[in-house]
Amino acid sequence: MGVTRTRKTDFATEVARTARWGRALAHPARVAILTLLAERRTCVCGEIVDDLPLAQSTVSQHLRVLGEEGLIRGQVEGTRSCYCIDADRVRAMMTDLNRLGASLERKAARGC
Amino acid sequence: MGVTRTRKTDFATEVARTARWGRALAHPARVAILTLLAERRTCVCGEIVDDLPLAQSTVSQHLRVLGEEGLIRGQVEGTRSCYCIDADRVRAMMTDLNRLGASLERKAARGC
DNA sequence: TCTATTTATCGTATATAGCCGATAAACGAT
DNA sequence: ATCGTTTATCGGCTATATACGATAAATAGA
Repeated sequence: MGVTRTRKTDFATEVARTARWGRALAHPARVAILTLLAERRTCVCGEIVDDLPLAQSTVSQHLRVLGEEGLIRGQVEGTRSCYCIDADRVRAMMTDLNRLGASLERKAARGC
Repeated sequence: MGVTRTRKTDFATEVARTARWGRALAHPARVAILTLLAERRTCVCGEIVDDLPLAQSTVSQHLRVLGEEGLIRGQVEGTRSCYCIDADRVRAMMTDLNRLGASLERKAARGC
């Protein structure tokens, strides 16, 4: 309990969870997608593709990664897919990231 | 100005910068290192190695990644390297991440 | 029905990340 | 000077991520 098993490493679940948020944000295309969705509130896949310098299939992959972390939700509307941000998950992410940040700032040493 | 050129993609600098913070946090070992440094305020490399289920060389690589983003600083003390968190950079990171988070939460749609 | 449109997925190629052992470099201690 | 300790780096291997074109699946519209 409290640990996740990877191939050969154990890390606390909270640490692993934070790292997953990091991974979700670790590519500029994904950050750009989130930002675009925030600007337009909702977006059809094609609009995202038009906005990014990447192939449609590549954008689709990034959308899938964001969806796997729950940061966005998509729903099909006829022949198109409409995506939006899941505010609850974003809040959960920010809670985790801020918890990390707060503990790092609070305990930071002044020089080594 | 305002853009970063990668091999074949352009992204706004702010987006790229946020993604770099994401990358820094994208591996549990790196989050664990930061957390450990926060707990102990300062840490010799060997102590970090002892705390993680990874080889010394691997830990050293993760330390380098964190150092490249400026989140930690190291200084040699005789034959050892003492690391600590750079609070200013952590604050800068949190500012960027919170800016993203705030804009995502504010503009999130209720359903697509 | 047939066609055009849209998007997800598949296959595949390449690049990056992660991991380790071995080694080098720097230093302290004897 | 020699030896032991500590850490960074190198070389090489494997796994994952990223990218694209092609294709499949679903639907709208003629």
